[in-house]
Amino acid sequence: MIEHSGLSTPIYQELKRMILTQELKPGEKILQEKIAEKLGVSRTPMMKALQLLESEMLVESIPRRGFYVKVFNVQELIDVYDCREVLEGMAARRLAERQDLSTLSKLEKCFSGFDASEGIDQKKYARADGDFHKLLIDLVGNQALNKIYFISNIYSEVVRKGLLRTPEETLAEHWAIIEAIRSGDGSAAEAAARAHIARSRDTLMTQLNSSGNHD
Amino acid sequence: MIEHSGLSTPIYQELKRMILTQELKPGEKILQEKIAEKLGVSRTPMMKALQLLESEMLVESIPRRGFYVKVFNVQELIDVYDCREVLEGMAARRLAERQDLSTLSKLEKCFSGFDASEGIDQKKYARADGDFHKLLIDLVGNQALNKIYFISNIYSEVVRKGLLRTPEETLAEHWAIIEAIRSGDGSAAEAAARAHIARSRDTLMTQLNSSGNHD
DNA sequence: TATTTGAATATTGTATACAAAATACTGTGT
DNA sequence: ACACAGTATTTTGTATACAATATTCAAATA
Repeated sequence: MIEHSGLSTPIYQELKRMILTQELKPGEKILQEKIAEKLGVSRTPMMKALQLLESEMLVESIPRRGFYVKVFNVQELIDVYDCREVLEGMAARRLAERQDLSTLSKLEKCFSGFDASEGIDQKKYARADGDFHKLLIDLVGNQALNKIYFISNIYSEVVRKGLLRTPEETLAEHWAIIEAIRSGDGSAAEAAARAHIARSRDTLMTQLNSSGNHD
Repeated sequence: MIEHSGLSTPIYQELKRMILTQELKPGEKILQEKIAEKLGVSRTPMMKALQLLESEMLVESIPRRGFYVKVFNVQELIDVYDCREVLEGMAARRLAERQDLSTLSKLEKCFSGFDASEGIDQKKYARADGDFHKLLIDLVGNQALNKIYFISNIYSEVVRKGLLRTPEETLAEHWAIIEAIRSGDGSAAEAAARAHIARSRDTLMTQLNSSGNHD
């Protein structure tokens, strides 16, 4: 039995974890009673959590039929990258215009432990990568931007499918974004952030086209 | 008593209407029992509707205290415009790349009834304006983009406060966006869309700064 | 054997019940 | 009159109950 100020929050977190780790598989129907029983709660807070997950595009609901773990196809992954490209571009621009030192130090800290000339631990780097992009958004302090950044949940899908570029390839791009922000040139910062995500998107497109993996 | 395949959908629509028309005023607490009784439903589907509205930033919930109609301050309005600028820019780019004739005709239809040399009906134009921007997003067919476009709900807030530019000022900009899309030049289309929204945002900033209206 | 029909079962959506927490009220003391 | 404590009322969050719909399974038919 989960204890908390509100039950739906921990239920939400647990369900999200189960989805991202594929304990609940894409396309799988979420049997409310079964999960609720496993977590020791009733369906009421469970539904609340499921609805929140639906608003974050991690599950889909079909009226009178139930909730299903969202399945992402190639086009949907690419569409999310299209949105991220311009949103993170805007974020980088705003941060560059601001010239805040603590912002810079926080962004730097994400990658200070990595050196392209040595080996880079994939798992650790993937986490740093995720943190960096999330931080870029958070630091702007734009509530609407934060709210809609849930679209990056799908990132884990990309990670799982091994569709990422290598750390050696992206580390320099990450530092280029940070340097552009430091320079105070908003347009340069936006361009750097956009170029980085556009390249990832293009990699995604070619990889999936060549492998013929269309779901 | 509302009848429908699911009760929460019409409840959601009715609540949204009440919020956008200020039948429920900004900052006002939403007394669940009272509204539920008025609509002839129980709190269960009502909560579902409220949660959906929360995910769309039209209401805010404070745990153990309830739901409140969201109050937008200047900075939040501007922040939404920041997001819209880049998102609609991206949308315009994609549409330009596509060169689809039916897309063009749909966009044109929004403003075909207006002539800057004659008088333009404010209400009618405001509706056409909203339709146009929504259409720009819809036509791209990007699910994530559609999902996050709820941020434009606060547009009505701007309308209510009379912070808009005149039709005479924006009609030409709207046609410029359409023409850029027709030309097939993605960068030009993106630039036109961004310039349009950036100008509206700047108008918003100066108006609110000068009037000293900071909430 | 494949298909259809219908009953049995399971699942959803809504209503109601109830405990815990927040709010409003009332009377007391200063 | 004002502040405060303690009680009553209201409101939320969760659990349970139940009707309506969807799904499953098995027997009957072609």
